Amino acid sequence: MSADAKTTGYSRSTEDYLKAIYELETQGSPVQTSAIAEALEIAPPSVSGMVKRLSESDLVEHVPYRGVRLTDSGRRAALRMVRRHRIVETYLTQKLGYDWDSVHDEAERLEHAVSDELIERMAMALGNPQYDPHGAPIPTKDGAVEEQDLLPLSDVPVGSMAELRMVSDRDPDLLRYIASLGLKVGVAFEVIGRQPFKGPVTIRLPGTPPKDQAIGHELARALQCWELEGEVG
Amino acid sequence: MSADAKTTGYSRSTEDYLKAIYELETQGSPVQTSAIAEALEIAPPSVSGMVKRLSESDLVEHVPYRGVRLTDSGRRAALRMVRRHRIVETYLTQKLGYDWDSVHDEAERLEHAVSDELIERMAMALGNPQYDPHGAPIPTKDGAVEEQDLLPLSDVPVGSMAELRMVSDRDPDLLRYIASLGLKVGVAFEVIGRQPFKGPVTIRLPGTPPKDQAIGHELARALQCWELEGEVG
DNA sequence: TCCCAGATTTAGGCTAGGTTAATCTTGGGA
DNA sequence: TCCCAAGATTAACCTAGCCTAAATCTGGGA
Repeated sequence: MSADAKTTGYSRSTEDYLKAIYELETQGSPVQTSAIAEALEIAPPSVSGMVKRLSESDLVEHVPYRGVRLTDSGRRAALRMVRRHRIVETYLTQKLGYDWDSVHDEAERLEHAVSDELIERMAMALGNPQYDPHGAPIPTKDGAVEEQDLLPLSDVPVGSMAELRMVSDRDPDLLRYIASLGLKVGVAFEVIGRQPFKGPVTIRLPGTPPKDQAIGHELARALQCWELEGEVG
Repeated sequence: MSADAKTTGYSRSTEDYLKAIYELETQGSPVQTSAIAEALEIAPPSVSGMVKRLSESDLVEHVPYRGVRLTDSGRRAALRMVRRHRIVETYLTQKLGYDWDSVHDEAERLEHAVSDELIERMAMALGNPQYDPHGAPIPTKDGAVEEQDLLPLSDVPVGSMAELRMVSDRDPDLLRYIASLGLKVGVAFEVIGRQPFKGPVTIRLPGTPPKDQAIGHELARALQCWELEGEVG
């Protein structure tokens, strides 16, 4: 016997690996050992060891020296964690007054401790939301996630209107900064310029008067947007 | 480095031991190894091992072959866990529609995962309650617990009025059964009889018409009551 | 007082999950 | 084609917590 109180049947560590691999797969599959190591802040050999255990449990497929891919059951388990994380974040912001920049760490711990029942009760109390406070889609109970067709602000063509749809929840400072600009999920703006050589993007935020704001390239890459129909003169 | 995400600085297992020892101390101190082993469903030698670690961390004082006592810092940590547990139970019943018989296990996991901040937000949202759903007093943030002067129903004199004040949260079946009798914390009743040789206690519950109910000795010992002033003819 | 039953501790082992140091693989550039 | 740097794996080791079996302490009754 071992480890943690189980709410999914997997150890806390296993849950962390699966979620990390799931998230890394959206940026390319198979997922490399080093990518997992970096995401979880763990030494690469530790990842090799865990990957072996995960693949013995049929949660991932491992091709030595190449990387891992989630199996169906691995993906199911990962999506369960993602759902938990996003519902907890939404609950904390909507019902307990947390700011969007401070929910991540709390959710990171709670996602391992809550039961399915509690998650469904939270979801119910929230009216079964589709997106978390950072705009990320919440997987359904049976593991369906909406595919979003988003463009980083850094790639939105100059002259078009766009709406901020999603930001990573990982960096509180970044989130606080974005909020301080008046940017949050759902806000529309016009892209009025972009400097070459990874220069800043300039956007025009609505208001009276409208406010122009320069946004560094790094940050612009983190802001996932919808390009809106109908350009602006 | 090791183990669990920390919200108190102690491992999950350490938190469990401290809380168990705290609760056992209310029934007599020092607390024996075997009592801890039974409470945590762990083999006695494992407890010996952990007790050594706890006393090296100055959380308990251990007298070999005699038992352990919490130190001040051990008691502080234990009370923090008790506060967490009871606030979580209260929150789940009041805000998420849980029944009093189903909150224990959920709280048992969550108490290790919530931050102090979340607990204080929950307490705030509840209006800083003094008692949990089973009538147990909630320690304050700085570790003060109300001393309650209660009598098990099995010891309440025949002929007096009493009010149910507290029931252990551990046995869901017991809690469901009590509720099915119309008994919950705060309900007053008259003790109208008690059979010798660990026989049942009979109580008269208010209502129209009043309902008499026989309660087995074991159960009666688990129901902590206030004896009310003013006897009944 | 002595002895034994029951409680406790020690000894020895196991697993999960982490570490560092050393050894392989792999693929891209000369 | 060859070689080497980067990335992955293996080897060896550590700790927390658990286990069972064996040894040891303690206290109550004859």
